[in-house]
Amino acid sequence: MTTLVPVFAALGDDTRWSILTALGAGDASASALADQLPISRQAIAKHLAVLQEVGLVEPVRVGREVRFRVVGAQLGATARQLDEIGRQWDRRLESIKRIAESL
Amino acid sequence: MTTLVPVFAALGDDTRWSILTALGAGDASASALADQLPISRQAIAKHLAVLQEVGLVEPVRVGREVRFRVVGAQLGATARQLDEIGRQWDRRLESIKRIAESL
DNA sequence: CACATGTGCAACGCTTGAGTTGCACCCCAA
DNA sequence: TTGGGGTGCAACTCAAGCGTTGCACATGTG
Repeated sequence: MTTLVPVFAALGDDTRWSILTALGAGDASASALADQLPISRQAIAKHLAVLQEVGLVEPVRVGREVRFRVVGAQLGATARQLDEIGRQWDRRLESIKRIAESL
Repeated sequence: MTTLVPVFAALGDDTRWSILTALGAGDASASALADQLPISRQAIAKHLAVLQEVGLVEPVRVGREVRFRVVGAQLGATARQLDEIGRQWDRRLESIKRIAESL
């Protein structure tokens, strides 16, 4: 498993979400994304590197360009881990409640 | 619903996770947390403000101190939203597959 | 009341990250 | 083979975030 915190850090940026949603319309290269977004190609390339680092995005070579696709499974996996953590906290609250009720 | 991105930004920091896990042992004030963690009380107070801002933590006045408790439900809600987004991407891939197969 | 503990506010230094520009390289297509 | 679009690397600016220190204020407790 990829460590969780860097994934959240990657998801905690509006520009990266705009990149992810743009990629939702289909795989695209950094240059293609630069045409749709109001920032430079290099800025996008850096964001793609961050997203790739945490497994949210995957490079696909097509001819001389590098297109990127969203890895939906990684989103799901992260969601499950986060949900599990939430459940642990709920269980902890349950324990506290049981203790309180037994007084 | 609180907007999603700031929640991820809040969760994308190791120090804040150490605060959250410390709070897992029970509600605590910024001063109490400062005894367990290697950073100053004010730094912790800022982190708690960030966490409270996105609803991950809740203040509880106890006498003259302000203790904080983790809102597990917010973690669960965020997880569900993230999972839903992941499913949308999967569905999109499904659509692409169906198109490809119909050629 | 007086003291001490907990909190809040403000200013500062430092690091990190986002975004930019410029340039070099690679590789497909005409 | 040559030109142009795509990519990668490097250096720079600028803003934001983390953490610190110092001080003022409040509020229980002795």
